[in-house]
Amino acid sequence: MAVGGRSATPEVIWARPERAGRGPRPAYSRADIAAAAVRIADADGLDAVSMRRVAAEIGCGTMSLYNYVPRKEDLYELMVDEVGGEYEFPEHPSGDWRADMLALAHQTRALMHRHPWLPGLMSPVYGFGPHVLRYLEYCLTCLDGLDAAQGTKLELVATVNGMVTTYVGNELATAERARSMPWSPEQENAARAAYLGREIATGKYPRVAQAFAQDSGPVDMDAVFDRMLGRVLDSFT
Amino acid sequence: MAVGGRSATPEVIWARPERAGRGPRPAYSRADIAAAAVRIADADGLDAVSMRRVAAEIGCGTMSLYNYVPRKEDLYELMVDEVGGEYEFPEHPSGDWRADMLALAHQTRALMHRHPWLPGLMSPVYGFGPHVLRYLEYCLTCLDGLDAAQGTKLELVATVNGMVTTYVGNELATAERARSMPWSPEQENAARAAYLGREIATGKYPRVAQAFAQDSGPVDMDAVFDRMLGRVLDSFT
DNA sequence: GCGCACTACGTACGCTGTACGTAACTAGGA
DNA sequence: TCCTAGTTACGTACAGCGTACGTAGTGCGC
Repeated sequence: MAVGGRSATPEVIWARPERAGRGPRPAYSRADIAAAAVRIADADGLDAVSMRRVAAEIGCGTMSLYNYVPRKEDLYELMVDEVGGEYEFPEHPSGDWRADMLALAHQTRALMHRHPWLPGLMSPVYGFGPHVLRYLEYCLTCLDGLDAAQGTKLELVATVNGMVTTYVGNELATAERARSMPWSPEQENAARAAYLGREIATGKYPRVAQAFAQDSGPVDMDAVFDRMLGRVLDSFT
Repeated sequence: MAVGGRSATPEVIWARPERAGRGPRPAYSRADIAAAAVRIADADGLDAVSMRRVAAEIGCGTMSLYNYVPRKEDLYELMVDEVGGEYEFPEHPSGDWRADMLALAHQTRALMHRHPWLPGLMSPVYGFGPHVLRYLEYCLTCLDGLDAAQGTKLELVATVNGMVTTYVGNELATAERARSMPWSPEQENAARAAYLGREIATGKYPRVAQAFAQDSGPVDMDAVFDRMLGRVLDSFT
């Protein structure tokens, strides 16, 4: 009858027991595998995370990995949850939910700067691993002080996380994009700016021209981040 | 020496002339190629969009496509801009920027429902093709009535688009995810809900439990969309 | 202690993006 | 007008991917 119990019904990886009843003791833990994948992605980008490469990193045959991770997508879920373990929560929320959520968003941004592939996995993956659940529980604890329906609180968390993901994703896009390209992010940006300048000079887009003309000088990304986030949070007050 | 002028310096696809001075007249237009890729993605998902498949769709050899599209990523830029041409702008903005931006967001959402792969391309692609520039120009025209700095207007557009992308991306995630899976989105959702229920029952996440318990009954996605969007827009008033 | 579910892993298939070489073609400069 | 350089077209080939499948070997539950 062949192979292990790879089911044809949808499975959530977190629902699988790490250790099955029968058979030899698994040689690696889920955390080992996740950590290996994260290490590879941090070092060489998300594209470098292949089943073969991860298997080699933890030191087993390629197909053995499928005993732990039935599909590649599940590996992504493991990775997201793994770095979710890097959040540091204070013993108790401060009581000021706005400040607490802002601090959490700063942690998220820092996390994404440490793991630049993370924004790219936030959309396709929407798993609820243990770390993610822990994070969500803490968020809701912070929001105990907010007088709103449960649904609204979830909306708040989702909105803030969406905004942070989008923002940091854009922040990192050029750099991540250029990772496997033969040119630097600066060259890339220069080429795009040159094209945009030429296009704007045609006069077909006067307002775009005006908007980008005024936009000279370096932007303080931290300030912009706080301002946008502040607006979003205020909208829930 | 060989091959055509594939440069090692970064190039923006839009900066390439469709017709080069020398050589035979190109057999296909950029729009032909973009339309073919969009057709494939609509029919069989984004993963089905391969250089081979697109080439076959327009009826040329695989490698001929590289004369038009130097990298696969550029194909994605073409696709995004192509569907950007589906926006329908009124002759003049109404004068109520809030209403206009809301209407635009509704168009974006409809666009993404028509082309479910679009949210997945919004983060990696940040090109400024002709249709996108046209869209941006119209956005800024709507915001003529808003008393704010140019930078703030760009922030508004970016924030709204980010929110819409995130929201619709989540809306479509399950369906798109299940496209190449052997089970239905309903089965997938059921499996995830079952796992989540089991996890919540452990009592380790009381607030998550409470939030999801209260969340019974079907959600009106349109209403949630409008409410979240309204909040974001209000935050710029 | 038997049997079966599990782990481990090699091989193989069909697919991907794309480097490169070659042949046909055409517009610009002489 | 002809020449030639740059372009289009396209087949071949390579390295890599996810993963189906078959085959051993291992150790828990009955």
